[in-house]
Amino acid sequence: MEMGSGRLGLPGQVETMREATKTRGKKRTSRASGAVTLEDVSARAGGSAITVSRGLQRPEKVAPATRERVKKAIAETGYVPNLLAGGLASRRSRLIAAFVPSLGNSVYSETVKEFGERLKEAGYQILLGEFGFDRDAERSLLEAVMSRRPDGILLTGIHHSVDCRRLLKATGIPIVETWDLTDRPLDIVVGFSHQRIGEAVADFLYRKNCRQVGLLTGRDDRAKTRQAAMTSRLKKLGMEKIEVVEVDVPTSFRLGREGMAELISRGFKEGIVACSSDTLAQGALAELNARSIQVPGTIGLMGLGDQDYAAHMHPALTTIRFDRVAMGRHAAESLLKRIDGLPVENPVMDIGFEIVERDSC
Amino acid sequence: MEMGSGRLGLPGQVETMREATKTRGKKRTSRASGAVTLEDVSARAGGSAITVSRGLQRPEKVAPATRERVKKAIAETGYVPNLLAGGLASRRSRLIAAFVPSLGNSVYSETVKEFGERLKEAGYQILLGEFGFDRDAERSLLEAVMSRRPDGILLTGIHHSVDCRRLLKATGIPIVETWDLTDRPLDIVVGFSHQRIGEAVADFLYRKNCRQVGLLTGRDDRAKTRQAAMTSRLKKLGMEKIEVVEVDVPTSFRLGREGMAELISRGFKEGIVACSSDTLAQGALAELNARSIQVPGTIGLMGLGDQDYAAHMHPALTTIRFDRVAMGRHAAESLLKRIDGLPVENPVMDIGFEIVERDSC
DNA sequence: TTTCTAGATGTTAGCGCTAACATTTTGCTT
DNA sequence: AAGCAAAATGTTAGCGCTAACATCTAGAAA
Repeated sequence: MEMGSGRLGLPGQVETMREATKTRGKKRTSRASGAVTLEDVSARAGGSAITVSRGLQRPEKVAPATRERVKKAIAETGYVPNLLAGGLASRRSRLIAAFVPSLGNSVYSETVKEFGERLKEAGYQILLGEFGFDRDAERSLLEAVMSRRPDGILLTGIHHSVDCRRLLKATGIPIVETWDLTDRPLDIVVGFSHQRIGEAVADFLYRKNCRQVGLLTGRDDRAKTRQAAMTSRLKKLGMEKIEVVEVDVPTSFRLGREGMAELISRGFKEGIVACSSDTLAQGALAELNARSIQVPGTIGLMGLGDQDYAAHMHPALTTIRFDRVAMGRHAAESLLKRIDGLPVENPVMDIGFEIVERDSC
Repeated sequence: MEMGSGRLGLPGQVETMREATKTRGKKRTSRASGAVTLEDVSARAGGSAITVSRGLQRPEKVAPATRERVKKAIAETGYVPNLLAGGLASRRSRLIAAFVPSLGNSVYSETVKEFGERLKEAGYQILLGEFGFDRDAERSLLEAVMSRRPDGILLTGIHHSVDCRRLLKATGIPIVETWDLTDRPLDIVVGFSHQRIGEAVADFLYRKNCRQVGLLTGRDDRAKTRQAAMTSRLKKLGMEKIEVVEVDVPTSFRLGREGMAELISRGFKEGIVACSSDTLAQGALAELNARSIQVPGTIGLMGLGDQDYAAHMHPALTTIRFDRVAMGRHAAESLLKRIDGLPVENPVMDIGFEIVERDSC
């Protein structure tokens, strides 16, 4: 019998079920949404609502035969659980909020994607928010998200407004911070050290013995940390000729191209330009190509992120790799442990990084 | 008095309020979450819960003085509404589900971003799902999303499994389909004609009088529509030398480079290669650069999407532009009208497209 | 003054689900 | 056959909010 299969139950289309329900349970009031409820399913399966609920949430608590009847009744009625009600009753929304600086920047989405997939397996859904580059919007976004009562939160970065820190700490919701490292995380942090990246880049450039160092960098907290570490290290090594061009975030191809032009207009002729993202490096390369400047012959290029295209560029891009997928995986695993009340062995996790030397410098 | 400011109210930190509550309303049971509720706020503001609710949802229904008291009490208690409860009671979740083929593909995120911003202004939040390229995952994702009882749905594309179509239609939830066009939308459609793009590209290539046509295309529905329209039109125009390379979706730089190599290995020497995305064209360009093949001199290139970098590539990419932001805006506006029960004057909206001729062919 | 009305506020009863406890059934032992 | 623990199922009472209706208040009109 194919009735209302796959529907949330529009009024008038589940009439026989409705009749059945009237004889048991309380009757429908004007406030009901008209959708198929647990009550409807249990009427059909011949049991009580809680049994159906258990059949769905903890099948092991229900006899196999009952489980089958419930499954059948659900399929026949086209029941789709109402997680607003379920979340309210159980105080578990099965929702995890994830904040990224910019959607559509694939560098962040890889981490979130992995994170989301892990959590999906555990029965959670991701509520995505754009967050991090605009301090002003954070508070209102955070409140909007908190009103959904997420069971956990993923943040990109460790720098948050005082306001947000307080709200976050007060809630007691498990939190993972990512993409950076700190001794004093809000809760858990999975990331890598931008300080050490800056130093490593300085050492790398020093070893390369390049004439001049260019830095094409975004104006965000993490880039600034790297910039400071790199310039200070370079100075310590005796390399003083550093030309810095800052661009807005999120970084883009266009900004990379314009930034490279700016660098050249400031007299940058020979050396290596370190870019704060692979996208920026891609744009910079276009500018160099347009000017017929040899890469890496005259000017070398370095990116950050080792995005999927970096290895395939011409010349292949030297860049810094960190395992964004592993970061997402660890973030998910730690958060799940915290949610389940299990101990998190390592609340500060460094996933490290490596310089991937290719052909661009 | 600064009490629990900005917190959802951890037990023991809102003690005075808790006491106040006990004397009115019902007392806390073991099931309560411990968070500040409307009850707590109303106790402090000196009114009933419904008044606070109204102060928040329909401020115009409340006297200005009361409004102020409510506002103050909310700030003092750090109340954050519970939309699980609110949504359950009002049967409005204030959640809009948006499905995109791939997160992190900026071509889709621009539309969704604009869509989300419009809806945020109207008090909605976006629940994002990855959807569209993997038919098998659609049903379960859709069910997971439906269980949050979204007030509206945005879909990318018009091709959905029979299963999903049925589920979607049955719910009666307002739906916008985007990125394509059809006479028979599920509800509302805002997009452009891939058929006509294919034809326009064919005409363009014919006018260019190129020796040979290459097609580097993703294996998705929309790309296939364009491909069919283009090849059929080209044949009608008497151009039979068409070399087609299909790649997986989502398209990428790497696939573009590999696809170009494949095209060349199949004997493609001179002509124009139309790519089914700007990303693919970028990768193709890298391959041509690596082989020192002149662009557009020997081989010309054409993209699709006019992404932000297209105009800044070297050579600047000839591509097809459609207003992705406008698409998002229209989608949001139409959906809001439908949600509010207002008439949608144009349920099938064509945002058009144009070929942007630059330097790459 | 009374009467009426609109506006402001309050009361009641759920929304659909699940925690917590209560009861019944089952399968086993003695 | 009785007794008992474990498994299965059921009952009750909310979760925190808002729709719908009820009541109250202030100010205008008669």
